[in-house]
Amino acid sequence: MSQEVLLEIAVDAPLPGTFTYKSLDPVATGCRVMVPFGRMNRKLSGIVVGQAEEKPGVRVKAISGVLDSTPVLSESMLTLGRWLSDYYLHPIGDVFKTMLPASEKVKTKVSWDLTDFGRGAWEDSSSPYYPLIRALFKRRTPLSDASFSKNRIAAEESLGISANEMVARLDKYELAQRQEDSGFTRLAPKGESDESAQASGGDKLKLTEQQSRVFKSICSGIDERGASKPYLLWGVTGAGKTEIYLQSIAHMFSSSDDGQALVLVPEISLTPQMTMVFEKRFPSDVAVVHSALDSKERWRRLDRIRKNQARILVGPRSAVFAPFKNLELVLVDEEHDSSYKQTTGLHYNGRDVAILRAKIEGATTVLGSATPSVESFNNASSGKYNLLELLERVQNRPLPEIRILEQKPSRARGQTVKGGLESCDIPVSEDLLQALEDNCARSEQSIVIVNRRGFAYFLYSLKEKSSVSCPQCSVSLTVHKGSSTLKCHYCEYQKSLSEFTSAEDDYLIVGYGSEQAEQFLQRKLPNARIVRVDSDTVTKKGALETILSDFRAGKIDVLVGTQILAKGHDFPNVTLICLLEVDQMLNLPDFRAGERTFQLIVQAAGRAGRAELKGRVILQTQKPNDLLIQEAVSQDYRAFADRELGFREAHNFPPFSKMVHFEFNCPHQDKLDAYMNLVDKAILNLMEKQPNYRETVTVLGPTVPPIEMIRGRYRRSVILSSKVQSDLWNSAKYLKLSCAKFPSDFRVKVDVDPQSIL
DNA sequence: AGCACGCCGACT
DNA sequence: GTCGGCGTGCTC
Repeated sequence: MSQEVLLEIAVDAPLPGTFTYKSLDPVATGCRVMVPFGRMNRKLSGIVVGQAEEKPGVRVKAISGVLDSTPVLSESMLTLGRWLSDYYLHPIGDVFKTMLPASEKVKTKVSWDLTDFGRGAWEDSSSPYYPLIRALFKRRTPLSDASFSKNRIAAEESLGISANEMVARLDKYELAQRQEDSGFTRLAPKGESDESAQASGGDKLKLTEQQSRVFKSICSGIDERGASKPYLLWGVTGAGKTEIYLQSIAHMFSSSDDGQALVLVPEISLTPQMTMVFEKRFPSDVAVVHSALDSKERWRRLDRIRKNQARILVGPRSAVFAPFKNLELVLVDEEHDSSYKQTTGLHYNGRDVAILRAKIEGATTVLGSATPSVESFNNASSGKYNLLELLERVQNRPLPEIRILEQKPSRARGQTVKGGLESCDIPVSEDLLQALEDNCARSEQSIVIVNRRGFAYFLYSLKEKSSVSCPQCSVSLTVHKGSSTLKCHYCEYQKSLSEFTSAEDDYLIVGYGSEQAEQFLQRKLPNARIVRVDSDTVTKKGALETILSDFRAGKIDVLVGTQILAKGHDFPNVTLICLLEVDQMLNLPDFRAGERTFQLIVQAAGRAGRAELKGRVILQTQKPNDLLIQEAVSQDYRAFADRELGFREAHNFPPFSKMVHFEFNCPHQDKLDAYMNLVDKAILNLMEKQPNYRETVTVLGPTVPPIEMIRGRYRRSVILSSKVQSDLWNSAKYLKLSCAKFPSDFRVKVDVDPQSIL
């Protein structure tokens, strides 16, 4: 008689489904366990997701250990994980790994240790194994897996056998053993918080009439304890969305003793300036997580949330998986932002997961944006969300006026490398320069946004009649003057610029980026204090903060930079925004290109005139008559959204269909194409088996993406879309499964609800 | 993903 | 004859 229990366990392996194990003692659902897995019984960690049924015909193994006395994942997080695995077509074990913070992931440390016999051979120079042992083990102590591998590769030549063979011999002659140490440590809970509790409570602002209406709606939702639909708070820039967030949290606190709030923000706008707003209003109630934290500090802050020592968590998309004790309110700021989408591993969208988690936990959701994603706007129009509008700016500040300057395509032959990089001219109109100069003269500040980093887009060889491109990626190399290099923006490859300046052939300098814009503007406006902000100048931690605070303090007249500058910042003294090179964004072959461009223009414009001063925006474009440009100029979101939704509907793009994007890649083009033939066959098979899918599921591809090769891997793309979700998911599962046994040099990435299909 | 099993070419 | 290549198939 045994009181064995059967457990359903999501094992940390990229496999669909769960596995059944037995245990002598019951283990709580949501705890991590170690299990023997595979023929070799290698130790893997897993999550207990529930009780299992008897499984006839399979030899059920016993778990080898329990890692937690209390669950690391709550019942609702397990529900969420199962749903995510299903929805994003992703292995369940990997989903749970993504949901847990790094500190709670089990890292199995592999080490190699000599046996007694091996140690004997180590000391006995007459032993036949002596050279092998000595080459691999410098000392008689255990070796980490990494140094063991290194030593093996180093010894390949002198020993004349392969690294794998060495392992085989160590094993065969029982010289050394592989050891696994599932070194897992649960960090000790810390005592009191040392977060400085600044008493100076930020003052509650008086709401405008419009804000009050919106606020009351959200309050009624909160009072229904999550029974209400999500709210879409569409508020123009400067309409006071943040104050609504703050008072909504306050309202929830006043009606619930232990309710907690999650505030999701795009990583880029997660600045001290921004988090301070929450910390001031709710001293000592706020925890903030961001990517720069080490795992220990992150764990500490999340532990405050777990214990409800902090009632508000502010963080980027991964914060949606935080261990809340009682989540009652979820706020997603700038819900349209594409950084909510994770682009590796589990391709989840933080905004969508937030909505689902809120639903599971019975919390109220508010999505906020000045330029909502067309999906969300459509959901609001169709009644799936409650639409709340804030269309007046606080204190009746007018929206900035946007002026278009037409940029004529230049026919002039550009400059060449031999001419030097100092005197390059970029196509910026005199009016724009004048406006910048005037603004400086008035001691007001300006921002110039160029949608590309680097100095020049590429170098063009007049002799070869081609641009200088990356050997690993099918893109041209970008010129970076500061580092005197040509860089690939898709891999780490770089090349010295001097190779080209001293070469016999001459090269044309084509296109410009933020670096050249900065140089050009500085030359034209010698007295202005100009600073550049892009990922090349703010690599160091805190560098962006320093520049932004100098700017706020008036030590800088003009900031020149990339999209980093378009998001969220609030600079009271900025009255002029210049947008250059928006056309290239508009021209991207992606169905979201229009939406992105509209969002960029309107968001950037929103940086102008945040205080008493009136803001102006200058937009340089080659397409002044383009409808989207016109809508952006009049900041007519509704007109844009209506037209964009019409376009999406006509082409059956999201939100009128669901989309799953497959990327296939392989280092060899011919092999890849051979595999793609099999993919093609798999699709045909599917359509034969399920003839009705021919009607309901659209298959686009296989096609060659605009960038055919990245990091030495050739790429192909297949897009499945459908209005019938179940048919689409079945098709996608089938296609994924068909590729499962292809060789490992052929990889498949599955992206459900892709943010970009390039 | 790992990892073993298994069936074909160049070495002692 | 055997070592070792990587195709194939399974993991409770």
